[in-house]
Amino acid sequence: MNDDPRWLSDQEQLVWRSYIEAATLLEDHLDRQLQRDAGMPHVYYGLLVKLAESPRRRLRMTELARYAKITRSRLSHAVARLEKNGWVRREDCPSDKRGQFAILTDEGYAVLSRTAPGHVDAVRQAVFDRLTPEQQKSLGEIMRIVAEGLQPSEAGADLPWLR
Amino acid sequence: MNDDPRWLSDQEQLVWRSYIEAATLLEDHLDRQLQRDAGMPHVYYGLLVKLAESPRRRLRMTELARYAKITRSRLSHAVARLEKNGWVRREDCPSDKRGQFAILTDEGYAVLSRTAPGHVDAVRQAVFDRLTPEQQKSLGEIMRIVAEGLQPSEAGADLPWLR
DNA sequence: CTCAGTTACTTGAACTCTCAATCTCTACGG
DNA sequence: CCGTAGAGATTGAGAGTTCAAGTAACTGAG
Repeated sequence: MNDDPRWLSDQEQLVWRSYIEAATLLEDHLDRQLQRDAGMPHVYYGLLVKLAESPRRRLRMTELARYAKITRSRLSHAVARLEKNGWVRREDCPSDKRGQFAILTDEGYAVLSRTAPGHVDAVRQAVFDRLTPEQQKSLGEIMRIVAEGLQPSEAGADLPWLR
Repeated sequence: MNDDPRWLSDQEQLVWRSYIEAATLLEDHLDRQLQRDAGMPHVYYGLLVKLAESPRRRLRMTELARYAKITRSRLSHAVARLEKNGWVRREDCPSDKRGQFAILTDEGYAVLSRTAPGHVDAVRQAVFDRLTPEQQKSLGEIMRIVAEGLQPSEAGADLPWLR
């Protein structure tokens, strides 16, 4: 609808460049760290964490996908892999025969406790140890805003017809 | 060396969670946007941009990899694909027979000019339009710090034996 | 000059992710 | 009840990424 593209200002370009670079390097760094120390990529680790935090260490597939911000398809493949490792198992949902629970096994929990300290350290060294408390706070606010704007379907998506 | 893991505080956990969520959603969003409108993932688009900005629209493979913060291997595969699309071509480096230039073709440049406005819009809508000028500035500073900390080998990496 | 070490880049296989089906089951208006 | 729209989850194929290994060419100490 808008003919004339609003380019990024020089300022904005620098910000965007820094973001892309940091995000790329960081994800890469954590992927390697976890692949080396825990035998799985960062996303998979995140799945185990979500399960560990959940009541009875279990979550419906769709819910887990929503929390982790990934597609159900991706989750299916991921859980299949984690199941092969013995870190997660599936169980049918009694109340909905279509449903499946992903459940963190004891072995999965063990991997997590064994590798969590190292991972936290990596995150600290890469991010928190380098930022002032104000910057940390600011980062949280900023990323929360961005995340909210990209949420697939807002809960109270009011008046969508107004944009 | 440190026995006692320094966990993230509740504050820090929230920040980290927001970061992961936003970064995941954002990369996903831009990947889809570019796959749909330009027929390539976000990283590949970034490669074309780097080339477009370079003198004579060309860059040595290693340099391109360094700018884009990806491995040479990944770049090799990526350029192979972009070559198939006719958006990039390779040329031998005369002064170093091991070397290769990746060169943006006219067709590649055309794709870029055709799709850049839409991409900029997507970035604006997802990020810049939602942040105050102070937040934008802050984001830039924060990400620059993080990126610098993860750079494979610092130029003046002084006294690495002291950590 | 020479050859051991390094740099530039590529390759193939294993793994992960995406996208478009597909399948089963639930919900519900008629 | 029946029929069907939609939800929950999986699958397979194709695309992308990683890791380890490989080739070829440069570099420099001796």
